Amino acid sequence: MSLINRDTDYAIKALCFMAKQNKEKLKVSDLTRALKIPYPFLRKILQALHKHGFLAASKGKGGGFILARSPRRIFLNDLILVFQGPLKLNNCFLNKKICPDVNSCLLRRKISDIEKRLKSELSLLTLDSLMINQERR
Amino acid sequence: MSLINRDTDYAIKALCFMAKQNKEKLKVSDLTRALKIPYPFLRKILQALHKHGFLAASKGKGGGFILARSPRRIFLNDLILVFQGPLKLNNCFLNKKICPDVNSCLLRRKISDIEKRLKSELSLLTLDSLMINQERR
DNA sequence: TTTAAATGATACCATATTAGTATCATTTGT
DNA sequence: ACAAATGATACTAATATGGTATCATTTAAA
Repeated sequence: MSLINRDTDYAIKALCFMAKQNKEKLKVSDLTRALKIPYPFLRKILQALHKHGFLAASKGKGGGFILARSPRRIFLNDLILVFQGPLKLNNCFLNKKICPDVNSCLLRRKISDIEKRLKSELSLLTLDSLMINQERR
Repeated sequence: MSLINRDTDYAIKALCFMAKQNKEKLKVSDLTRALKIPYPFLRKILQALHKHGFLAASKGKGGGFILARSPRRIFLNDLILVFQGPLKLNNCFLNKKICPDVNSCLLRRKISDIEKRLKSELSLLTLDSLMINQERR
């Protein structure tokens, strides 16, 4: 099983590429050519990134997308949140029937701690850190 | 998204229940009654737990399942491995095309570290610790 | 020794999620 | 006016998950 799905993956790739183009507006077709991601799929993803404030968009002829934040302010866990929803260790096995008293539930607390640590670690992975890496390849 | 799926969830519940019955052999129908998990589904899960050494099984009339290990030696990450495969942060975005040199890849190392920490934290959650919790409810 | 009650193995079906496409509406520069 | 871009959204396809059915094998006991 994977923590990161295709949408998030493509979003990372696209954002990475855009960050490298320092401040230049890009249209979807520029990106598909470079990244080899299917046009309509990538478009959907960029629209979502726009909707959630990662990209600024301009419509009409000559329009396109551009990063709306510094790569240092784009965090992996935020991208995961957009495309995959909130990270949960489990939906069901800690439900009321097994564990009715949330506060006294040791296990629930442990699991929730693990979740928190995982999220905070994912939030240390910024778009910036991905780019540094790519420069070195 | 959830780290733990239904199979793993039911497996935990079943193992927990069995651990409470100290050393008593149980058949699937005993468990379905207690846990309200559909019979054929639970059966499939118990068979898998047997196959992977968590349970001992005896066939034929009067047969059934019994824990094959101490609850202290049953780890959450092992159960996840059985029912959901190896935990991976990502299958694709760190593939060869983006990151051809595995050793020099800073990001890959970071991600792999996060993975390792997550796994080691999950491995601290034993069946034992779940039961302690349940006693207190 | 037959039979019923149990698991072993495995193929199958149903539903949900993920991946990807298509299309019409709106905006905007020329 | 028109072409080129995104906005919104509905749709289809593929895969993963959740769950069922069934036949084979083993075993205790009548």
